Amino acid sequence: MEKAIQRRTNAAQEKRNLIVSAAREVFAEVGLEGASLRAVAAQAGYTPAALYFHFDSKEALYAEVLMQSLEELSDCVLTAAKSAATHEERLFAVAMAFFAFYLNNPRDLDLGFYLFRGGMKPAGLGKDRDTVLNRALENALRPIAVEAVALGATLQDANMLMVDCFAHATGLLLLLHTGRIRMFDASAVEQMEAYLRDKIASLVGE
Amino acid sequence: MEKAIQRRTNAAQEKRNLIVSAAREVFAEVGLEGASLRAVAAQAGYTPAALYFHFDSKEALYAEVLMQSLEELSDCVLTAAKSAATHEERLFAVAMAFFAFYLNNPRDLDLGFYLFRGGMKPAGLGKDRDTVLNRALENALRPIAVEAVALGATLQDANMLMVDCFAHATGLLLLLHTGRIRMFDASAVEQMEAYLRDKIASLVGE
Amino acid sequence: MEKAIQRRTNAAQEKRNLIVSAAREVFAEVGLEGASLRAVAAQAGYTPAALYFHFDSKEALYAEVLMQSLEELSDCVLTAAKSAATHEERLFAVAMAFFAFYLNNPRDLDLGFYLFRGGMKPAGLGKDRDTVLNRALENALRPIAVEAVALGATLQDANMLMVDCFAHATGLLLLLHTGRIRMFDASAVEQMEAYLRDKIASLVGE
Amino acid sequence: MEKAIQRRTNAAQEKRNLIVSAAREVFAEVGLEGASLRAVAAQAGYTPAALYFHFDSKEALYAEVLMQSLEELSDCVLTAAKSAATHEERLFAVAMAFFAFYLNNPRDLDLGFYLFRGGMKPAGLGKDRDTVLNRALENALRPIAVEAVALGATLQDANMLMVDCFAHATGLLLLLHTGRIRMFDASAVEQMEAYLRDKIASLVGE
DNA sequence: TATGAATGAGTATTCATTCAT
DNA sequence: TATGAATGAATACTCATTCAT
Repeated sequence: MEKAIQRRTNAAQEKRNLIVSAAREVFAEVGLEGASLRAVAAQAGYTPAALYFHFDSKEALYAEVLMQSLEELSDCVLTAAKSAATHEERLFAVAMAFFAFYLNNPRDLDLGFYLFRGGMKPAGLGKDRDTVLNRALENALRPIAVEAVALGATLQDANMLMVDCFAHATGLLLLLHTGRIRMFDASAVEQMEAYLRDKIASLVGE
Repeated sequence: MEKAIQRRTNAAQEKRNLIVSAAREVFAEVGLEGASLRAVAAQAGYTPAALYFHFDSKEALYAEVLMQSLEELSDCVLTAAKSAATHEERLFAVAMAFFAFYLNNPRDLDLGFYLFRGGMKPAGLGKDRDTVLNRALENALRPIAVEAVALGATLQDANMLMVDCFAHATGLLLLLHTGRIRMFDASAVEQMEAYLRDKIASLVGE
Repeated sequence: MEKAIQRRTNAAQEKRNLIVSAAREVFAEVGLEGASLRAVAAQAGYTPAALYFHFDSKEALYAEVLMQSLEELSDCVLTAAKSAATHEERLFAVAMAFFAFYLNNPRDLDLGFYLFRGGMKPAGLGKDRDTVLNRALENALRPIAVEAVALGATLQDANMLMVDCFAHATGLLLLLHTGRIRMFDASAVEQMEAYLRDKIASLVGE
Repeated sequence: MEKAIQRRTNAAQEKRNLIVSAAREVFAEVGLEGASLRAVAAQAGYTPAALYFHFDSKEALYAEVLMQSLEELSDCVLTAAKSAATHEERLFAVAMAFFAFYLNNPRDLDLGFYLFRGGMKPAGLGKDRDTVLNRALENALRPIAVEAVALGATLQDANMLMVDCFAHATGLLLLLHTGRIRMFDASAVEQMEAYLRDKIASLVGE
């Protein structure tokens, strides 16, 4: 009996995932603003109406897409943390993993900003979902602060470092995606790495 | 004859400006995505159709808005440059002026990213306009590099610094506007100032 | 065997009733036009699809709701008939009971008109059901004619009186529900009572 | 100059009328609830979007339809008033004109009740329009009261008579349109006439 | 008997744009 | 230079209904 329910639930979840994947593909192709429910439905092989069985609204679907994206991001970051030996290396690896994720998945960055901002109809996404998304984002970023503390930073400084990394990475990616960074003949990756090395150096301090 | 043309051109330019101003107001109120040609036209006291006499398309109008915004930004930066005595102070002032401009005009940042990215229908804005906008942006940022060079940086390092400042400011502003920065209990302005002081110190450095 | 069938039938009937009740509640809350099968199903604790096991279509369900409503109406009228001593009083009581029922259950009146009219998809409700509903309505109204005959009216006059009462009550209720009656500063109940007293007086009269 | 404006205004008004006529036709064919903007637009030879140039919303269009209907009704009633010599005849003629109008234009009655009730999205139609419609309806009904007063009724009685006539006519028409009146083998027109003769007799009365 | 999933047709409305005047 | 009128495509979303399970 339980098994039957479980099976059904799994099937439902699979279909949700299928739709979410379709949405990501559509986002990647036409961008967030250009993406319509119709397009997502078509990509998923569904009728627009069918999506409403799985998601309450367009925004709910988008939120789910973001949620999965954040989870993937978190995985990337955690994996990176494991692959490094020293705290210094770990801090570097972790921040670069964050950076690399959005380097490889540019539309996910758009999505995050779209959803985290006023793009949503009902004042954000409803508090519950907003809270959940916030937490997911925090999960992905916290390792940076953790490593900073391990390297001797105060909690406050660690927090500031985390924000700085977030901001810097985000800024570089934005420049990159909008084609602005070429303008200045600079490489985003190198620039990010240089930024991090600097930060770490001044943290560990000579 | 020339005068007549001149007069006509001036009148035309005034009307363009009027429309551009209306557009900025509308953007400030409802944001970029929420803004429609109709709304802009209404704000300017025109019929939607009338705008097409002054601008080829919605995107062309938006580009003009961005152009004016970049010119204003440039003015702010140049003014800041004049108000400081030493190169160190000037570098700081100039970068903070850039930051402050977008802090006070959040929608202008949106507009920039919208236009510099894929938001445009016909593959960007056409090369001409894109080039013009690029140059305007460069104008606003170059003072940063200029001061860095004056402080002894190589051309390449100065360029990187400029990009870094751009990226960092942009990143912080994005975090701020999307409400993410509160999440980490940090102040965008202080964070930007700290970032700059660090950079300048290591430039002038030991 | 018969018992088994009987039991099954009873259970089925109970469920039908449950759904019908749910439908009446929904109608009372959001009105006829605003009511959807989904809403009714939800109110009844069912899936929309489940209703199709109990009713052939939305219209069939509505017809059943109307049927129950008419039966209730009939009960009210008959009860009123019993509570009065003379034929005069009885005629008055019976007609006012009809009026009062729809005064207290406005949506039931809507439903009646909706179903009795072109609201139905397949040309009414099918003859059978239409006949059944007609008979139920007749049952509720006949006491008026019966009392009129008892007071000396010809069959034809009694019939006309019945129709008149029906029409007048209906008209007043419509005015009341649409808010038109306030416009004329009149009370629906008093107006109905006055109408009836007049009619009865002229029937018993000179 | 004024003439030009006038001409333009007239042209616009003609188109509005064309659309309103189309709407009435559609209503007559498929009823109020079944009528969609698309259908009205198609009937008028327009694109749905085009209607929005002439009317703010579907409801606004419907309100206009009702307005025109009420004006026509008013004309009918006033014409009838002129065609009769005595006050008695006039009262009769006026009330029957009201009745006859809706006898011949059944859908107009539907429309009235739809719009005067909660069928409208934004809480009625907005107070302004509601007031205007109310006044139009009053205009059409007032002659009944006027004649009653001329026949010696108090203001209050005249008002009640007016409401009674309205209600009775409305009730009979509803019965007629829903097919209920045949059920009782009665003629709506005769019934209305008889009702009026009674009322007038008791007004002039012994 | 009931459900979850899906459909297809339908809804009002908005948008950037065009064109005759 | 500007308008009024019109278009066609797009939007998210709802509905009654069906069907395999």
